[in-house]
Amino acid sequence: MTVTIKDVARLAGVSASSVCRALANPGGVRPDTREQVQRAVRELGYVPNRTARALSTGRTGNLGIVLPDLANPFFAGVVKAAQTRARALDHSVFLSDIDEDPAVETLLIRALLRQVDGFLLCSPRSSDEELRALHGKVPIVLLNRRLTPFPSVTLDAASGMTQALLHLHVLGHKRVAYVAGPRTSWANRERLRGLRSAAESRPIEVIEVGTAPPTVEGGAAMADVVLRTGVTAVLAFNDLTALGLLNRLRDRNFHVPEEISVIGFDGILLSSLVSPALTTIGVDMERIGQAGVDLLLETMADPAHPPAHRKLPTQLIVRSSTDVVRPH
Amino acid sequence: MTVTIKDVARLAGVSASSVCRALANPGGVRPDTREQVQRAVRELGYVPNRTARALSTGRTGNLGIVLPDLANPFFAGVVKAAQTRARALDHSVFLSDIDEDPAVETLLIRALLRQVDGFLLCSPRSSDEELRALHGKVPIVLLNRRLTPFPSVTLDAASGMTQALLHLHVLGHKRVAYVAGPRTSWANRERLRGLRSAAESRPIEVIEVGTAPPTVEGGAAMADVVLRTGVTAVLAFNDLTALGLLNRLRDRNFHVPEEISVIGFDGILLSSLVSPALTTIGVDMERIGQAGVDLLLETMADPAHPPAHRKLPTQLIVRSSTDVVRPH
DNA sequence: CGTCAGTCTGGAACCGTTTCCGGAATATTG
DNA sequence: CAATATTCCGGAAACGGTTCCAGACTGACG
Repeated sequence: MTVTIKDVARLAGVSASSVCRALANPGGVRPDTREQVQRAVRELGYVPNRTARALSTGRTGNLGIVLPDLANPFFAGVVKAAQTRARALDHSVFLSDIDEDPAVETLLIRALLRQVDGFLLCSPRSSDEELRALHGKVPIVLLNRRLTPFPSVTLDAASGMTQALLHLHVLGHKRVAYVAGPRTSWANRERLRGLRSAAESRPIEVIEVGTAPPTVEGGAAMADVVLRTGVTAVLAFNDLTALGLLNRLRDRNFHVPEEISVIGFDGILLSSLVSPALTTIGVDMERIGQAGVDLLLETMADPAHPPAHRKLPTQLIVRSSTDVVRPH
Repeated sequence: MTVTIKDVARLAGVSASSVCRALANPGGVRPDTREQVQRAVRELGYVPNRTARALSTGRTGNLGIVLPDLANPFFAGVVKAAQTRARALDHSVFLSDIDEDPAVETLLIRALLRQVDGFLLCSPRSSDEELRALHGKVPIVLLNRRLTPFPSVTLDAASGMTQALLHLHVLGHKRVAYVAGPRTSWANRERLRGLRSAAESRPIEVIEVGTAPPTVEGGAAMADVVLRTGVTAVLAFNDLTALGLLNRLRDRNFHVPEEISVIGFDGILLSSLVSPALTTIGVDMERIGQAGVDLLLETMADPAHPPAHRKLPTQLIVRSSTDVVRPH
């Protein structure tokens, strides 16, 4: 039924170990046996069984990617890039969508533990302790979260927020709201922190508004709260939230950007398609996914190596959802 | 380092085979040994090595999902649902994004062949022959493609197209364009067929317009071609394409829906957020992913069983991108 | 109490590959 | 040509489970 290394060995007239060597390091066998083996491999269409190899070597050639919500185009983009990169480096990818539920996160990880060589955790929602408990068991790279002793890929939220606030400042805004993301999100805290510190040196007041699931619905639900604060501009945790705001504001007959400016975060494709097109703090999802995989593979190659960190730039993309403050 | 079945066996004072039995079918061992084993398992935190199990049983507990483009929210939605369903049924998921490249599709499949118990192929781009060559090697369920002898989950495109055309008919449209998707897409052919057959019984002419990558850019690129045809309405292969059209038409100062009506396909969230909100033929992505996994698991359980087919309904969602024809 | 059926258990083989080890064959050197 | 160094190969063990098989034990029954 399925062709194994022994079939190849028999056909090539050599032993299984020679077949193995011929394939693993072709220099380790005589040219003629290598030729024999290769011919047999071709003839039988032999493909090594990676499961068996994994058992024997302890390396699976698989990566695990865990993320909060694949329906968020940001994560979809990151995963796509990561998967592509992983394949280029001859690795396959296990995908786990935890649906924003911190509880299943560590469970999922433990379930996949022995089936992967390492994990890429995208915006993990677990507590510091839970994550740390995993350290040493398996190589892990954190995306969108910084936590000793893990390597990580993060975004320069402070820079993005500074750019955004400068933009708003120039437009004359004095009071801005921040619609927060999940409490368990490190990126959320980081963005708020960046925003606050950017506001310190300017005559701008930042008002934090509740916490919303980082989705369109979540953003929509916060629109009324934002309006009640009387701010002239609002920054959202991410684009999805901003889009929800945009929509609900329109329903309320509030005009963006004339009456209120809106700024998102991520720069998903979608944000350029709505109208008014969303001003947002853009990031390079492709680079994030790619950097994550690269870092992970480095960590796997040398787990003892001190954890590396990559902080990727953010870039304010000014579109049509922000404008000067007008008296009314 | 890592705790194996032998460690459990030693601690429990039984043999490895008993541990195995105690875990696999608890009824097969005496209550007190079962208790011993369970205690040892808990104490050591033993988790069976699925790789080893796979080698021994031939079943991996993994599913492979292959799709053309994760950046398309339709596929992201389907994968999310499929992954969730798979986990509920105690299976993990390998993800492969082929980036719309038919060539890598079968390669990827073959690479994962022995690491999964079955494949869910979403809108596969390979030829009938290539796919058929895989039959018998591994259980496969096709999504968005019907091809003997595979089980499949498809959409009732004909119904959706009929609903759409009826809608346009009522609005007075006589000439409509169809912006095609990839040539290799079965769904594309099916949608066009459905559209044509729906048009037959009505005084409506359907003009097929080139083929575009099923993306926003692809749709945008086709806008001018559509305009040159002088149609009053255009149906796009999918929402992304429709969104691209919408955008480019706006750039050209063409008003939707006053001057031209636009209809999409899929009903991705995004389509409701743009303005004008897109009229589209909606599908239940969650159900698609779930049905796909269910079908696949049934097929895996009994490969000899005649292939099952699920044709899921489509539902026209009328929003603001369609309106009556106006003379000008 | 002996026999038998039935239950439970441990040992061993096996899944497909890798890797270590020792020996055979070949090449190198004096 | 003998002695030694080197290359190449096959056998066997190992990875961590599962499953078959045969034997030990239990209880029931005559």
